[in-house]
Amino acid sequence: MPKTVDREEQRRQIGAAVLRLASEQGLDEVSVRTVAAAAGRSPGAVQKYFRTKDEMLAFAAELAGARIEERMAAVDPGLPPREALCALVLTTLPVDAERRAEAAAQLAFATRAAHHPGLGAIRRRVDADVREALAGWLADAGHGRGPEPGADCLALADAVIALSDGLALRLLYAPDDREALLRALDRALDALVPPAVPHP
Amino acid sequence: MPKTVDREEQRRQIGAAVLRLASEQGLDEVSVRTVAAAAGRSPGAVQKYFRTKDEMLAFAAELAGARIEERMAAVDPGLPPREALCALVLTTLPVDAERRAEAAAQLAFATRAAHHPGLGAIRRRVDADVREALAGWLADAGHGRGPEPGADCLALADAVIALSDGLALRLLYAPDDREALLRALDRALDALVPPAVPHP
DNA sequence: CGCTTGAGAATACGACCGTATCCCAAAAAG
DNA sequence: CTTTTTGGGATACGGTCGTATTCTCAAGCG
Repeated sequence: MPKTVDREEQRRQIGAAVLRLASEQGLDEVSVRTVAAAAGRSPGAVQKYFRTKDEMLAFAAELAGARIEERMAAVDPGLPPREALCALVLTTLPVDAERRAEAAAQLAFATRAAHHPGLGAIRRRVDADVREALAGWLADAGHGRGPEPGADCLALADAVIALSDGLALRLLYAPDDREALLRALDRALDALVPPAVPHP
Repeated sequence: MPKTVDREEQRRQIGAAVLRLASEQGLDEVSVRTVAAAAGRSPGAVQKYFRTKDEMLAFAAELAGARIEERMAAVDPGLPPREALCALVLTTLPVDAERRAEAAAQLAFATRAAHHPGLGAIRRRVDADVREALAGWLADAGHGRGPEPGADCLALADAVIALSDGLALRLLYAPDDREALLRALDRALDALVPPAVPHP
């Protein structure tokens, strides 16, 4: 038997290079050749791990989704709901260089997903997970109004996700509006998740 | 003198073809050749009106921005604030085929703007106009809390814009979530712009 | 009418794309 | 050591890209 390597680890390294490139220069600059260069490999080596470019992009999209879920799970569950929610959104917002890269990659894949069924399916699955986790978490914290608190928490979760995505989008092309947009986030969270829990 | 045509009208027609193509197939499928075909022209004819592809995209981005402002100005000013705001957001959301095209083009340009200074500048200018109009409108309607109602209205406007953009993004790759996302919009607007005005 | 000038089409060129194929080095099994 | 199998590099091919250049044709003015 010849030498063998950890194929999954190699795929992850190449996928990371895809995300790095997509975040720094946009998804348009992602080609098999540029990815290979970014990963310190030859174009042929990349082809050994991904038979087609689409397969490579799908893998990278899954990787990006996994990173989001990781970050969501990493927020301190001991924080008060309002602060925890704010921290949660902040971990996904491009407020510094590191998060900017992550958010830019997410946006690039989301945009392409609008015209690419495969990427769309991956995105929808990740979104469903995040949405459910967020809604359950809001329900536990006692938010959710009206006759159906469960349904209201789902609507609330969708609103928070949309708010976060919209803020991320604008931060990416208008980083100078950072302070104003963070104020807007605070203001919106105050309105959506009032500090005083209705039924303590 | 030889025959002459309305150059600006020609540019607008080609720009419209760019937006149509970007909305239906994504900005990646926009090339000088495909745009020419979509506009019923030869590639050479397109070159007469836009010396470079970047110039063409910038023009299309301006056109898309102008369409947004047109739609904003077209909402009935006689509606109650809450309903008017909802109608305003709904005109930008991809809830049907026509609006889907517009929203997809907007998203495509916004995404590219994250890595393209020229498109970013156009986007920021359009955003500033929309933001200011929305904030002034909220202030007139009596919303805006705290010691500085003007600043609060700006934050509110930013939040509504972000919410709208985030909903549009998700609607584009998850059209089946339409009902849930419209409920989330209603819920968020209820919280952000309470029906009962604090200081009548 | 003939000339000039702009509209528009056709073509050319170099670069990069995704993918398929072939070749070589190295390491485990015999 | 030889054989065999796999990782990885190199190369080739058809296609599309953006752009520059050149051509044809018709319309208006002297």
